[in-house]
Amino acid sequence: MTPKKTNEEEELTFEEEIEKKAAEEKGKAKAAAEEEGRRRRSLPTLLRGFRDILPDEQGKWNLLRDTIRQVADAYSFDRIELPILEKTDLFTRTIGKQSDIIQKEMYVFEDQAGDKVALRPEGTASVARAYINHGMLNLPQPVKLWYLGPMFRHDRPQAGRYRQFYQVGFEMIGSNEAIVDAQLIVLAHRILKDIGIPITVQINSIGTPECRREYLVELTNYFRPFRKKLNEDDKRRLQKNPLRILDSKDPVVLELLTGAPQIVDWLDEVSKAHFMKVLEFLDEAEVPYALNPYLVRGLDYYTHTVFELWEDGDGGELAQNALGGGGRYDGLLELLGGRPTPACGFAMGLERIVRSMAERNIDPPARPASKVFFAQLGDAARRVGLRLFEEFRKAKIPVAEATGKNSLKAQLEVANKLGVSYTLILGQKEVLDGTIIIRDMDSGAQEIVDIKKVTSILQRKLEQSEGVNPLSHTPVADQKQGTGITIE
RNA sequence: GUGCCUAUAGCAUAAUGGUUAGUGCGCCGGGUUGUGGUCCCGGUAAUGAGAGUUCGAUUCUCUCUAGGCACCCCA
Repeated sequence: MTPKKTNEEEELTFEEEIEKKAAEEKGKAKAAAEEEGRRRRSLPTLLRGFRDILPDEQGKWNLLRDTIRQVADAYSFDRIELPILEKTDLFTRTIGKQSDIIQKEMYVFEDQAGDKVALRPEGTASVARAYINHGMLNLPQPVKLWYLGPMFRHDRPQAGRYRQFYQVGFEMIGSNEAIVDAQLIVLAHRILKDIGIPITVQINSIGTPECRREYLVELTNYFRPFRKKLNEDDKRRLQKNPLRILDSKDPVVLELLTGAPQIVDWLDEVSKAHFMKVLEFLDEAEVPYALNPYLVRGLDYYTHTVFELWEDGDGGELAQNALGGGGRYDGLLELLGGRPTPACGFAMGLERIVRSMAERNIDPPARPASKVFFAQLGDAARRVGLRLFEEFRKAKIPVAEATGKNSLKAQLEVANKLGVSYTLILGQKEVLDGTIIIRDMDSGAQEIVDIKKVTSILQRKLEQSEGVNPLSHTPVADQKQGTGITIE
């Protein structure tokens, strides 16, 4: 019985060998696919709306930050560094409970002590808080501050919109003069102009809370008869925040708006005079602006002047074309419990500016690459190399190397890619002789020199080839770009 | 948060309801045991995830995820 069965089995196995093998292969393939799926699922991923700013982009960021700092210095603004985490309360009190920022975009949580905290969605509230906390009302007014750092809003990501994004902001606290509003706008325009982005300032005045209240009644009354024609969004706006209906994109509303009351007609005399002065200053400073009666801002604390910085379009308009915005916020300090203190400020989104720089091919001048590469063979050479590097650093000769590569061939390949003029070669033999090889990378000619004299010889060679002192003070680590001057 | 579009190696791309998913760039190595560029050879690495339809799915369907666009809103 057993033999027979064995025969059958053998027979079967034989007949179905190929099929069986195929099935096995398939099983293996499936298992491998599942394994791959597991591996992929376990890979770390970025949080939605968060991003890495890679070395390739750093040149633009550095150029932008350097420009910002230069303009800030020129207008004698002082830098302030503010915490990323604040009490939730700070923002809910200032930005406005109705705003989307508070309603759905703010990252809020309780910390270990049970304090309700929030990742800052903007910077102005923190600046105002700092002004109060540190008694800055005792400083000469207006206090001029600027900040730069990441902000957080849980919005749906889009091009030029991220959940963590960088803002630079300028605030002038303690003066209600129109020149303050104007100077901030001039400054914003200056930064973007220096970068190379043409803009037009969209500007409007929303007056004091009092005249705004009257205007809102009027505006609501105007739209009431047309209520049925409005879409859901606009109905909601009319109820919750009527001012917002002014920047509706619905054609029906746009049509209706032409006949709607405009806020400028409801401004009191003081507000009107203030606004006129701001515009006169802008004329004087030759900042291109456009009166925009429909411009309103999302944050509750604004009064009087409001403005946005719109990139001049070349037809290919993008939704996120506002590079920044701001305005006067005379009530904010008092709202936080400070003395009544007039103030004005604006913020710009760095990602949007960098994006525009990319579209316009705006880049920092390429950093002169290292002119010298140092190839080391073996540990003895590496030991000597450590000392030599110190010498080069003191002589301000930027020297590149390929840490971690062993063969001379591989090191020369890197030297070639970096485009250096000279490669220093230090091997066992040279270490013993107290010499080093200098290879001219263009001609391929090599000379053996006393290692003690290599620094001075190199210096002479580099000066000859450049005429001027070509040596930047930049570190060798990043060969690609960057200005070396870096803030933030 | 709502609607629409998209998803192939690190990047750029090709192709397909059916054997091993092709190419270029990059990266690594060899041709050259201590000598770069050009060239030649080799290697590396991908159908975003899950489920369904099917004998068979990277391709068709659904869900999820991510990105883009428009809206909401905003920088």
